[in-house]
Amino acid sequence: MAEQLTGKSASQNDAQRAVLAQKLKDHGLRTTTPRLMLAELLFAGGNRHITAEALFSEARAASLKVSQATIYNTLNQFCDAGLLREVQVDQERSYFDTNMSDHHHFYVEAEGRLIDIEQDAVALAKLPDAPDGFSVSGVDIVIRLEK
Amino acid sequence: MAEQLTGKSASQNDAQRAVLAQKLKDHGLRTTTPRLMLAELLFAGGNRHITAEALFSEARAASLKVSQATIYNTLNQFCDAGLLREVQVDQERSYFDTNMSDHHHFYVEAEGRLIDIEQDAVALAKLPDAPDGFSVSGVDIVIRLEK
DNA sequence: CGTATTTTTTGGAATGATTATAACTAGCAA
DNA sequence: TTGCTAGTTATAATCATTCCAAAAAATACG
Repeated sequence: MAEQLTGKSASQNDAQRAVLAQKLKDHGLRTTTPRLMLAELLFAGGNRHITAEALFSEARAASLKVSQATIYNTLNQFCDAGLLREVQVDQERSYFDTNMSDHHHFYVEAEGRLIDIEQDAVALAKLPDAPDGFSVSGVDIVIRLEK
Repeated sequence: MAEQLTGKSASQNDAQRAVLAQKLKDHGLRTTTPRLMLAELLFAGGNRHITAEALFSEARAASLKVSQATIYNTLNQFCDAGLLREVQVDQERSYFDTNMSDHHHFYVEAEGRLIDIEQDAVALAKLPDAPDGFSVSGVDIVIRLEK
């Protein structure tokens, strides 16, 4: 059934899973079935932005039986491990971004949709210095969009 | 007692309240005691960033008896009326900013503290165009700080 | 001025995302 | 395999925020 969903052969899936399993290991995470399947949903098809709820739906749609708790645990673990980052755009729910490169976002509030802005599409000619005693841990730019 | 807290005379308070009452009216809000008192806490001492919980504490500390529901209602009404803006920096809780000018923020996550960055301290040399069919409704820059 | 009408405020219940808990299960090293 | 540790699960708990229905305060009207 996984093949039917992704249009991939069994061996392609195996190869992909081996890659993902290695990715998990490289980031200090044991390879478990839920983690591997969720990694597949998250990382197999290019960069994406997803909420816990949406990932849970996808998992169920793919007949993967994981609890909500596992969805949350896994997303948090992946974040801690540096496989995901959380994007702060909406008070309601968290968005997780599989694109770990330095970049920014458009946010279509009406649709709850995030769109990547690659780093080189933005040029910051001037930024203030961090106040004394602090250092910059990140710069987030969100451009809000409406119709 | 309000005089003792603020170091202002009764007449100064009256004058200030009249200004705030007018401000509420100008933004289409009726002048009620809770709104006026909260406006005083919010707007009487320069720009500030505050959470609903913190405002509730301040209100109680100033022996103003308002319910939490009123705190939330008022903050939302003030936002809708253009007296406040909500700043998106933390999934946990909402921050409200009394500074309505175009500006950005430092965020000290460890302390839950926001610091204004005035507009002219940042220069965006290049910004991407909004995708087709959309227009930009806001640009938020958050610089995260750590020790 | 009172009285009717509309807004506000309120306490408490409800909601919804997320986290904690405690029992059960799966990875993995020996 | 065995035993130990880490991971998963269902469920309960938490916490910020919103909803609700009733009481109180503002404003409009006669």
